[in-house]
Amino acid sequence: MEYSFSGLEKKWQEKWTAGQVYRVDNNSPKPKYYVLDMFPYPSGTGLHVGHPLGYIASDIFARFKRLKGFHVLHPMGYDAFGLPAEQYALDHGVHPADSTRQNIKNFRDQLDRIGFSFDWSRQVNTAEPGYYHWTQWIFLHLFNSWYNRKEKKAVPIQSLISSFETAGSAIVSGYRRLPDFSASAWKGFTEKEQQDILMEFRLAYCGYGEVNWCEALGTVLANDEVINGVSERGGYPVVKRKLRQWYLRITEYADRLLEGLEKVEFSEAMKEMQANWIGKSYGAEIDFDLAADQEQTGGLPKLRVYTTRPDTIFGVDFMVIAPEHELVPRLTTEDRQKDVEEYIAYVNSRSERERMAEKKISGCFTGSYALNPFNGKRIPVWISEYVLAGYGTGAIMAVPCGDERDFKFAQHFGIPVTNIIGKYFNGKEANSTKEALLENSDFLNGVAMKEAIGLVNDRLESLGIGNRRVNYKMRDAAFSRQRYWGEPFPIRWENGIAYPLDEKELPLLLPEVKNYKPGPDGEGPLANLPEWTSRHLETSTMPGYAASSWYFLRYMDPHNAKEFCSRKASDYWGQVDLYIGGTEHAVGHLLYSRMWTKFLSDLDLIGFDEPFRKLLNQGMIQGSSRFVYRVSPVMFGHEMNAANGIKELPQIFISKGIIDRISSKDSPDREELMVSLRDILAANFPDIQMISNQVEFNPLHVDVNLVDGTELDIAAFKKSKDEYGQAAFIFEDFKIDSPNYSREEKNGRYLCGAETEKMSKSKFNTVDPTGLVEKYGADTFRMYEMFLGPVEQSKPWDTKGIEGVHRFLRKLWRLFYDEAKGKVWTTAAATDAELKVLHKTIKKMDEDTERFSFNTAVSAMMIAVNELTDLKCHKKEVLEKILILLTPYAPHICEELWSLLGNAFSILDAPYPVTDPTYLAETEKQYPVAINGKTRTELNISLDANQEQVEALVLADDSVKKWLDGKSPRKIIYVKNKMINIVV
RNA sequence: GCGGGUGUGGCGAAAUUGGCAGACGUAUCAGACUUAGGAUCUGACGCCGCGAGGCAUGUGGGUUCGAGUCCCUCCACCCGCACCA
Repeated sequence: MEYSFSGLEKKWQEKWTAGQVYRVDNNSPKPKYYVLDMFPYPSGTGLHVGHPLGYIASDIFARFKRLKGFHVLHPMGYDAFGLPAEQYALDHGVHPADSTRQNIKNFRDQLDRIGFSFDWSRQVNTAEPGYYHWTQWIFLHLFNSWYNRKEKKAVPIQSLISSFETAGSAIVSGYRRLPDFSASAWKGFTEKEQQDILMEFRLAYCGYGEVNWCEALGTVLANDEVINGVSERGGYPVVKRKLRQWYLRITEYADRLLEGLEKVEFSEAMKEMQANWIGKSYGAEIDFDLAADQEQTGGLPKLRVYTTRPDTIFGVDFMVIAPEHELVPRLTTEDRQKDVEEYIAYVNSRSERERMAEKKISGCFTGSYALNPFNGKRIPVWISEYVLAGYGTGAIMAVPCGDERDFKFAQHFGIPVTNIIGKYFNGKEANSTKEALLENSDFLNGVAMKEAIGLVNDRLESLGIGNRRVNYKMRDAAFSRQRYWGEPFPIRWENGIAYPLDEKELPLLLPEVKNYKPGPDGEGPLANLPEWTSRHLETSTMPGYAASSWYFLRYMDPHNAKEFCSRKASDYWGQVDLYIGGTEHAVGHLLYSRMWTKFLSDLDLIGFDEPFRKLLNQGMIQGSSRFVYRVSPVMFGHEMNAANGIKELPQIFISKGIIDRISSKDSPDREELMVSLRDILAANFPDIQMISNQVEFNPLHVDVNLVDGTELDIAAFKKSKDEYGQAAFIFEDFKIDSPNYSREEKNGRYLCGAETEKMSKSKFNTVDPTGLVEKYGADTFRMYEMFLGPVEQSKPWDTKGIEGVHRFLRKLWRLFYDEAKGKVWTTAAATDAELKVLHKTIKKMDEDTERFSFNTAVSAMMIAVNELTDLKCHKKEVLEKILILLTPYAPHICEELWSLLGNAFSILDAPYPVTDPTYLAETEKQYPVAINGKTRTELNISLDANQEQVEALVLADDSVKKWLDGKSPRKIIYVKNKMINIVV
C-alpha cells in the first residue's frame, strides 16, 4: 500500500465538509482563540503560490490551537465591494455582481483543494445586503456622533445639540474656527445654519475640501490610495480638486490611534509606519506682527506660523506662506502684485506629480515684512510652494542655518543667513542640531537649544503671542466614491441639508443598473437613475475600506438580522488573537479598522477598543524569472521598437553562457567568441546584417514553467507561441538547433538567465498552486510553503525544493506501510531511544509552532522521521503521537494514517501530546573539557547532575589537573549540554 | 534625505538566553540496487592544505575565557515615507 495522496485528500476534505467539523458555536467551556486572515478581494486573475501563504500559516495555527484545547474561531469571507471589482467588471464588460460571484466561486474552488479548516458557515460577503445593512448602520452612528475631547470619546450628537441649547458653543470652544454663539443665538439659527454647525462635528461628515481626484477612475481617492501622485489601483494620474465630499473624522482619534500601538503586538516596522502616517509633532503657534509700512484697510493682520523649533526664533531670516494662504492678497504690495500673480499662476499650472518629480526651488517676495516679536527685526515675507497650505497654519518662520529647505531657499534667493548655532553651522549646509548653545539670540544667548524651546514657549504664552501646539500629519479620510459598486449612503438631501435615513429603512439597497458609467458633473453612476435622484438620495457610495473596517466583528455573529453583532457574541470572542496578512494595509485598512473599533467601543457597542491583539505580516513570495536572449531585430535592419514585422523575422536565441562571455569585459576569449558567433550567424542565417563588431540581442521573459532549473525545454518553448514555432537556438557549446540544420547538432543545452522579481503574470514567473496540489498533494504543498523560510520574510519561490517535502511524506508513510510488505506498524512497546526521539520532537514542534517558526517545525518533523526510519521504529505508540504533532501541517495524511491505525475517532479530537522530561534528560557521555575555551581533554559525565557534582567530578580528573597546572579555576561553566569550560 | 529592516555555502535557510557555525532541504558529484529509472538507499559537498592543521557569518574595530548573536565605524540591498516646518 503506497501513499496515494489524491484519493485520500479528496476523501478527507469531503468528510470534513459533510461533518461540518470546523464549525464552531458561540459558547464553549474551553478558552477561546480567534485566528483571522485578511479577507481577500476576489480578483479575477486566479491565485499564484504567494496568495495562500498567509492562509496556510493561519490554518496551521488555528488547527494547532484546536488540538491544544482551544475553542477556535477561524472564518473566511470576501471583500467584494470596491474599485478593483468595478474596474475589472468595466474592463470585461460584465456586471460587477456577476464577475464577483464568478470570482468568488473560482477562488473558493482553488482554496478548497488546500484543505483549510475555515468555518464556512460564518462566511461574509460585504456586497450582500445582509452585510452592508450594518455597514450603513454603523455609518449612521458615525454621522450621529461627535467627538467630545474632554471625555476623549465619541458621544451621540444629541448631547452636543442639548449643550448648544443650554450653554451655546462653550463646550466646543476652540475646537474649530467657528464663531462662538450663545444658547439663545443657537435657538435663533435656521435649521440649515444649525445643521451646518453640527456638520463640523459629526464623525462622518460632508464638506468641501481639497480631494484627490482621479479622472481615469472617475472618483475621489483617500490619501493612502494615492502613491507618488498616481492611483494605487491602475497607476492613473491624480489631481487636487475642491469638491463636496464625505469624510471620516479620523483625526479626532489620532492620539488614541498612536497610544493604542503600545497595547498591541505589531512589528516595529508596522508601528513605525502607522506612527509616521499619524505624524504627531509638538511645537508652537506664534503670531508675528506685520510691519506697518503701508496702509492696510481694516488694520494689520497677524501672521500665524507653526514651528517645532521655537528656540530658533532669533535665527528667523524670512517667512514663507503657502501660495493658497488666505493672506496672500493682503500681504502683496502694489509693486509686487504682478510678480506674485505670475508666481501663483505658475504654481497652479503644476500638477501634483510634477511637484513631486522635480523639487525646484521657487518662490516670490510679497513686499511685506513681519516683525520678530522679541527684537522687532524686520523679516521679509515670501510665498513658496514648499510650504503646504494643509499643514500647521500654512505659514512658517524660516531658519536657514537650522533647516535644509530654508537654507536652500535663502541661498537661491540670496537672503542673508543669521547664524545662531556658532560652530555647528559651516555656512555650506544647514544643521538641524538641538545640541548647540545659542548665539545671536538675545535673552537666549548661551542657552542649550533643548532648554530654549521651553523658555521661548513660556514667554510666548505669557506675552499672549503664541501657544504650545500639537500637530498631526494625518488628515480626515475621504469617505465617498463617485462609483457604483459600493454601499449607498443612507442619506437624503433636502435644501442642502443631509438627513439620515431611519434605521428601519435599512438596508438601503444598491439598485440594479445596466449602465454604471459615471454620472453628470463628477457625480457617481447613481446620479443617472431617476428613481434614485427623485428621492434626493446621496449619489456617491462608500469606499472599499468601509466594509473591511468591521468585518472581523460580523464573523462573530454573521447571521444576526437585528444587530451588526450582538454584544454577547463580541464579548465572547473579543479581540482577534492573531491577525495574518500583508503589510500593504499598514496605513489604510489597519488604521481605519482600529478607528472603527475605538468608535464602537466608545458607544459601548463592543467591549474592547483595539481589534487585533497580534498582527503577523507574511512576506511576499517573489517569482524567479527566466530570460531567453533573442538576436535583436536591429541585426535584421529593423529598429528595436518597430512593433510590426518582428513576428516574421527569424527568431534566433543564444544561450546564457555565451551571452555572459561575450558581454563581460573581463572575459579573456571575448573577441574570439564574438568572431565565431558572428561566423555561425553569418553562415546559418543569411538575413542577418552585421552591425559594427557586435552581436545585438534582447533579453525576453520566458514562462518559468518551460524551464527546468535554467535549462529551457526547447520543444515546449516552440509550442508556447506561434512565432517561436520555427525558432533557432545556439546552444552553450555553439551547436545549433535550427529548422534547416542537420540533425546531429540538435542535442544541446540552452540555458536561461535568472532573476528574482515580484511574482506577476506579465513577467511569466507565476506558479499555479492548483497544479502543484495535483502533482504533489495539498499536504506537500502546505508544508513546502512553510518550509521555504520564515513566514514574515520575503523569499523567492523555487518549485524544485518541493520534492524534498514530498519525499518526507512518503518516508513517513513507509513507517506505517511498506510497498512490498504492506502493514509494518506494530503495537510493540517503544524503546527508550525511540521515545527520546518522540519527546524531543514534541518539545520542538510545540515551541516552534507557538512562536510561528513554521519552517523550523517542518525541519524538526523531517529530522524525527529520518531518525525513526534509522531506528526502524514502527511502533504505534510513537507514530500516533507524531501524527498528532503533524496534523496542523499535513492534516490529510495524518487523518488517513490515524484511521488506518484503527482509531475510531478523528485525529482532530486527539489530545495534543505532552513532553515527558525523563526522555529529554542527557545520559552520561563524553564531553569535551576546555580551559579558557580551548578544548584540552574529554570526560565521561552526565550533565544532569547538579552543578557542584559536575564541578567536583571535573576538577578531580587527573588530566584536568594536569592541564590546570596548579592554577585555581575562576569559574566553571557548562555550556548547553555540549561542553565544559573552565575559566582560569 | 528621513524612518524601519536584512546581510551566514551554488540556492532556500538553521543556530530560541553570547557556548562545537552551516541543522533541514535543494542543487551538484561519486557509488549501491536495478532491464531501466526522474523510485529507493549510501557517501562527499564553505575556503586553503597531501596532511596535521589553519581560515571563515558584508567591512573595519571593540567588549568577553568565548561573538553570526552585544557595542561602535563603514558598505550593500530591501521596504515604507518623502518638501509635514
